[in-house]
Amino acid sequence: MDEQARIMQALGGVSLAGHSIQGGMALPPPHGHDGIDDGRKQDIGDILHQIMTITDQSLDEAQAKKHGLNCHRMKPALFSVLCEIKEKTGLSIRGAQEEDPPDPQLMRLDNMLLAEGVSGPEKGGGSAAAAAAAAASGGASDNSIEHSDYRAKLTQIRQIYHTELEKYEQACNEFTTHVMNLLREQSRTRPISPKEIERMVGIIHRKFSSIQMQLKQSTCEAVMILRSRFLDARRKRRNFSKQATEILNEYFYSHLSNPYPSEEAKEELAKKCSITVSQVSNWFGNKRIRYKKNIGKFQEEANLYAAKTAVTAAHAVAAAVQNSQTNSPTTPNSGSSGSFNLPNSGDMFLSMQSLNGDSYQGAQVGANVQSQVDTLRHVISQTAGYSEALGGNTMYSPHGLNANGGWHDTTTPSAVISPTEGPGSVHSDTSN
DNA sequence: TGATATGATTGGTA
DNA sequence: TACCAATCATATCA
Repeated sequence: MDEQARIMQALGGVSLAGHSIQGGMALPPPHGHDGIDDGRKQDIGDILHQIMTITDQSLDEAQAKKHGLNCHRMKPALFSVLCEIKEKTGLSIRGAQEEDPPDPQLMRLDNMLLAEGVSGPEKGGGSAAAAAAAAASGGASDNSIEHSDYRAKLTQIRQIYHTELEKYEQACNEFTTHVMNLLREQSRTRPISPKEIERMVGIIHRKFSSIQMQLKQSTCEAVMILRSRFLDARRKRRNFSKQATEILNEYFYSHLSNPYPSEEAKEELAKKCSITVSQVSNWFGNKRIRYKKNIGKFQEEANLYAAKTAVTAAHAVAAAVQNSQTNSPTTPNSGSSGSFNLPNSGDMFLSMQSLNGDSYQGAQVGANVQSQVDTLRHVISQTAGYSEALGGNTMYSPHGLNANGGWHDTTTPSAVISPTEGPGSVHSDTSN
């Protein structure tokens, strides 16, 4: 420290204690004398003079002078003093630049790229996002082409993104290394602290990250365009598969008195049709309205599904009868006087489902063999009615609709019974 | 290519 | 929040 103080004194205008440099490096005359060691003062003066004049010289001369300075015995002391001065004066600048909070926009972009599967692990995001979007836009099988196409395009975007990102990072690293080498080289002749180098690296990284942000923005835009093009449900509306429509129609016409599937039924239908629950809801919403608007038009369809349901039920229940005969010698009827007091078609549908190994509503599916036998009898009578109807008779009436054009207010499908229809009439809703 | 069918969306309502 | 009614947008068919 004494050595430094002496140097400071020798430098004249430089005062660490007062943080003042007084117009920079106030150079004393090369050959000043004020009572201190004249030789040492002269040394320092010489060094400073050489530094100040070095820029006026040719490159070769300068290199030679630099070498001379590097070897000078006073160089380390002078160097450390200058470093200290820089450290003190650089505080305010560093304080302002340190620890920038993360850019919210960059965070949003990162999150989106992660969610879309562009950044992050290869296996997840993209296909998951595509699958979700495909599921939302329609049937799984119908969307397989779009799905794979979407994934292929997304993979392309992902590849481009990562290639560009790699390029940027490589360029950033190369440039940083280059600058660091330069600064290290220069630090041999001028005071450059490691922190200063670090700060410079930070600046470079910030510059490159702003370029990266542009890349991320462009990638996000590309993904959004891709999504809208491939996955917009309206643009890419797909009709449900024939099988799905059959299942939905079967349910609709067998619950015609109250075509409002419960949440569980919707889920089950969605599963069976490979569509979403909301698509099931949409379908029933559309169907109810269109049916109500043009009942005549749907009559044929209703007859068709009624017959279909009847035949299927006949087969299913026939098997049940065989079972019941092995289990019970008697086949009593429903107990109601004379007529078949059947559960409504909803129950029948559910029973059929249960016979097929699936169940919509446990309580209803739990119908005993007796009711299945009753169903069989009724269905057989309905089938006969259907044969007649093929000759031109009206086979069903929209009895489920009330005077206001709405369906009867029923809480559950099984609660709906329509006593007005005769036993011979065939209604897709089999409640007679 | 126009008509029709059909899945999705939107705004209003109970 | 589920549903209705109107409407949009796309698919399908003659």
